[in-house]
Amino acid sequence: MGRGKIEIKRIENSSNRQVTYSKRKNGIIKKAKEITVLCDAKVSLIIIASSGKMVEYCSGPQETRMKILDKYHSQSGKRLWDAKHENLCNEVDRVKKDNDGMQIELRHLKGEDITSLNHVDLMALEEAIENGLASIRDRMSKYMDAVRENNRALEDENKRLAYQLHKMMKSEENLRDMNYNNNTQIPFALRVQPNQPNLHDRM
Amino acid sequence: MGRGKIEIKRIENSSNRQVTYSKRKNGIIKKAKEITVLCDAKVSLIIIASSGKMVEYCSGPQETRMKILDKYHSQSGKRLWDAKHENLCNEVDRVKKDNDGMQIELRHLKGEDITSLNHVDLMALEEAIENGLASIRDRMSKYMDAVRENNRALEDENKRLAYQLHKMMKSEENLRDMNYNNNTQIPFALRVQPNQPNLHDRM
DNA sequence: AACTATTTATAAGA
DNA sequence: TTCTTATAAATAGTT
Repeated sequence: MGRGKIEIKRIENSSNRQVTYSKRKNGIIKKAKEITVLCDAKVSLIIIASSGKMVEYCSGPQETRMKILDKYHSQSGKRLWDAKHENLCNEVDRVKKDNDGMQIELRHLKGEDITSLNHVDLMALEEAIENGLASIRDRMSKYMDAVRENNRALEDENKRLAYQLHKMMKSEENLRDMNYNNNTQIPFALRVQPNQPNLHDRM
Repeated sequence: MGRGKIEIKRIENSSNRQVTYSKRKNGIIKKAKEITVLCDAKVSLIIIASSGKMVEYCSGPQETRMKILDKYHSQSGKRLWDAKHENLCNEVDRVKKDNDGMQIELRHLKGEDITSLNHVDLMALEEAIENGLASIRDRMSKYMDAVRENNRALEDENKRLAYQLHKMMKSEENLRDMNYNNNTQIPFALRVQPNQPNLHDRM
């Protein structure tokens, strides 16, 4: 295709090679444009010179190249942008696994799906739940303290009343024994109302 | 370049277009191979027919295409696989958000980081924990019932003692008033020991 | 798919 | 690089 036929092998003369590159590069791009127009084809063409300089042709606007590469990707089965892409895929998988693990843990903490757990798992789970309930337990224990305090107050009251009753009985006996008496014991309040919070309001 | 010159515009005749496509496609690929060999160039070429069928040429082995596309990526500044890349990034972000949400929920269920929660959140959290703790709650509620029952027994006892004390005082007054009396009131047990379980053993 | 008249691409030279 | 031009290659229309 020129003054002389050439063999298709590397052109050793550097400047010849450069010139031929330039001419043929233009030729290919021209052909690419033509087939695009003539035949409704889509073309993605990237050429990089040995110098490193790149030229490219893409039929249609920018997004076309991506579509073309998508098609390449799906039809060739070869994965093109492996490095970045696969790393991301791996990250997605990893994070999804985390998700699944946490989902299961959440369900367990909520008492769901625990039938499949073995004894050790159940023990650990129970401990986790119990640890987690510290705050609620605190509230509960405060409530318990109140109840016990009230309980104690009632017991004390009980003892006091019993003691006073005992004293009363003694003085009654004295009265009966003497058949008359000058006992100067002072009267006391009959009814003691201990502090007792409403349990239901506190729950 | 043939029996007659043609205008570079879409070939309306479908079978002509198809034939021309086939011929030119081969021509371009041949040219691509030639420039690769002759000039040490790197070429990535993908052609997609209007039918959707794809052909491709890549100088060198598979990885070369990726290098070529990397070069395209860096030199053109156009970000090629951003759409996919970004989709994946978004998915990673989304799943990570899920993760964070679950992490927080887990911490909450474990009683951590609950100081920042508002009333409604706390109520919901409490309900979740309480639902999950059905068995523990059962134990707790049985214990609570026992305590309340004891409480009630003490109260009753208290009332009974107060009532009897009241009666004693009345009879004492009678004795004093009459300065002598024939009261036949019977004595009764002084000390009442209500049933009261050890709270600490039950906790 | 093969043929072939023509157009087109391009190698070599300037 | 670009222009020129002889010639190789590609290919449009035809069979």
